[in-house]
Amino acid sequence: MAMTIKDVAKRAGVAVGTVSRVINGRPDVNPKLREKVERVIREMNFRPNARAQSLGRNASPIISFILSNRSVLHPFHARVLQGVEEYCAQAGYFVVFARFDYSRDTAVGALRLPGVLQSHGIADCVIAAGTNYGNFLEALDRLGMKYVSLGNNLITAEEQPPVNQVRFDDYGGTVEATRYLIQLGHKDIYFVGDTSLPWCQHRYEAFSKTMREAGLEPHGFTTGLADDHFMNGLNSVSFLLEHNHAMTALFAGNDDVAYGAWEALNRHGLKVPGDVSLIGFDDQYGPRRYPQLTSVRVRTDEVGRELGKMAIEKIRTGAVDIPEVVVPTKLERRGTCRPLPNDVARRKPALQDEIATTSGGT
Amino acid sequence: MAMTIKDVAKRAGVAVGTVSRVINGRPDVNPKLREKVERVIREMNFRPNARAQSLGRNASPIISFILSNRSVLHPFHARVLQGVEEYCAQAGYFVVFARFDYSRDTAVGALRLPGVLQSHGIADCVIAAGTNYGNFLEALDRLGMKYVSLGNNLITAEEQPPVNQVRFDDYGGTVEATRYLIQLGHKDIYFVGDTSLPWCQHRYEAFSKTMREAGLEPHGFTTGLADDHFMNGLNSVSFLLEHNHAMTALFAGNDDVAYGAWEALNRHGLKVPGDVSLIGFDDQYGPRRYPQLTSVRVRTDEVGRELGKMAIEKIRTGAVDIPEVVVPTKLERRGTCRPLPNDVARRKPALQDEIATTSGGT
DNA sequence: TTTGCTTCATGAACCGCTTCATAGCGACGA
DNA sequence: TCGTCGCTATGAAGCGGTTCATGAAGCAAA
Repeated sequence: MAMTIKDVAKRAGVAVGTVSRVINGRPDVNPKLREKVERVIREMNFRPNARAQSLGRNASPIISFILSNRSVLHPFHARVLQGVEEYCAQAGYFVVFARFDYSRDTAVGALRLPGVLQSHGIADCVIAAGTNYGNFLEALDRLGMKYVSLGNNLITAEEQPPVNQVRFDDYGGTVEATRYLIQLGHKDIYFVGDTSLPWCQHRYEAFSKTMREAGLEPHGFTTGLADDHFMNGLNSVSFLLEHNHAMTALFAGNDDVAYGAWEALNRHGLKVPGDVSLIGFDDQYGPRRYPQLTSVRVRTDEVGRELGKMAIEKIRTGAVDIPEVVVPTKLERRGTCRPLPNDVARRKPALQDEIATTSGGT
Repeated sequence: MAMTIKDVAKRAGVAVGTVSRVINGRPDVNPKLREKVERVIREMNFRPNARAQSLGRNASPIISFILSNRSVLHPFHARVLQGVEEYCAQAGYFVVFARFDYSRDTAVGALRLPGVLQSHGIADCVIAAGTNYGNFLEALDRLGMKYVSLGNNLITAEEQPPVNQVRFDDYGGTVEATRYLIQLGHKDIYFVGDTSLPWCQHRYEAFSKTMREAGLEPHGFTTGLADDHFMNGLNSVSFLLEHNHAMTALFAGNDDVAYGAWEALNRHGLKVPGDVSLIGFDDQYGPRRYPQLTSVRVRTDEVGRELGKMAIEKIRTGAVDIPEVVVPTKLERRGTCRPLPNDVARRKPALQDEIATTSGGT
């Protein structure tokens, strides 16, 4: 019932093969004939059937974006997805979105993969975002499925071969932010966030290293609840304050942890940046959320575009030795840090007093 | 090179048709034979080629989620998308995500549709989310493409046929929130938000109607900049305060407008809810963002699931007369509203004084 | 004129699965 | 015993493209 390439061929008085070659822009078609066929295609408003093309070419125009181990599509990954889609659309590829929850401990054979991967031939490459582990990637290998991964939350064993990946510069961003605090004169800087999470741990490591290089003692602290960063920040900082930890600056694992920390400071009567300087990570909310937060900006959309680009390269060339892409980060200063006055030492007891009078529950 | 249904047939000693019928769970296969074929499939770890299935069946397992006229995938639509994916995955469908920007004034034939729609046969149904206009839907009609739409931001002319849609109960939620404020004793209630946006206008209309029914005068106000709701709220409320408008409650078009309004109130030294009660819409941030906001909760994921369900129904049955689905909303009370004390009248001059002393720039 | 070479259109084979007309087979009733 | 019928397996004909071996046509050189 629908129009096919045969109808076009008949109408144009040529063979189907010729129409096909015209559609695909092959060089070996006489220019005059090409023009004629193109006119007929336009006249008939013919659009080739993508399913048939896909089968004939034995290639799919689809790339699968898999968000692993994330119960919700947070703004961070939403923007990555958007970047992926932007690049892919421009290159003639389409992006199917799927979530996938799994445990790192599940045997490779026992993983119940998402439908896009169970059926064979839907997508030609997977972009693994969210948090991923070696077992999933090995499952993809076994399926013969190509993949690239968002590197920041990728945990693989040492002995596994390197994974083609795009990541943003966690390390550099953390170093920049930490140095900034040190430069402002801060010495008692606490890192807050659930360091059992790989990305958070990376950040803490970079923080520690930078602190040590400056001859300072790094502190890291977290109180449970990895899945709710705001509460993690709130509880962690409350706990610290209630135990008379003196701090002049906080570096939070991400922006939600930072806002939670801020709330804890508020509740204890401490001002940002008057009493405590505060830095977040991701710059998830940008300059539009009030109160604004000094944070390490990640070009999330750029990460997405690079992932799309790498996936397509992988599909087209089958390359296995694609070098890792690292998207730079940048500290955005938005007024939650201030230089430390010289009378810090005097503040400590005052701080303790305040804590004593305002301590709340755990 | 890859394994095909023929290999399975040979190995199991049956015809390809039989294998196909086993795979598709057709009834007319002898149970013993079925089991045998199934065993062979398992042994060979055979997975049918989805591209070939799709061509053979002349049907695609793909649904296209199109986010129209939204430069970013905001949390609201991210959750809708997630709901769509959840339902579709469970029903054996996949979701391709694409953005699409267009003007409502572009002629139907001149719309440059996204790639997923330009090539024919990728997806069997479109879910139109974001803000959509009649011209796009007509373009879809002309392509013979099935579609369902998120109804809340859908603007079509009266004469166009009804569109199969899912929407959340804007109207009911607004009425509930407005009545709540009225019941608390508020009379000077302002609606803030860019009412040139259709959804915002709907909310304002429902607000107005409810106010009038209670014998109260509805006020609505906005100051430019539809694309940044926070700033819209901030500027609008600043402007109102600087012009000595007395208000005891604010109803914001959405949560970002509400937080912007809150910031304006802060800057003018007014407390929420002490001086002004505040209600948002969407409950986009839920209970986790501080300060918490009383807001009308929209079950975004449910909206997504219903969209997925309707799309699949449309694909399977080809139905055209699917009744509209309305997802209920609910007012979440989070402490930004308080009953109005009886001395309101006395507050007005005080309010004006405060404004006089704290007025900032435009 | 013949030969050799390039250019370019042809159409059949094929991609891997679904579907359907056909037929084999056994049981049952007449 | 034969005819009928229901159950079930067969395999060829699609689905709508891509691709490639083939050969026709045109042209330059011998």
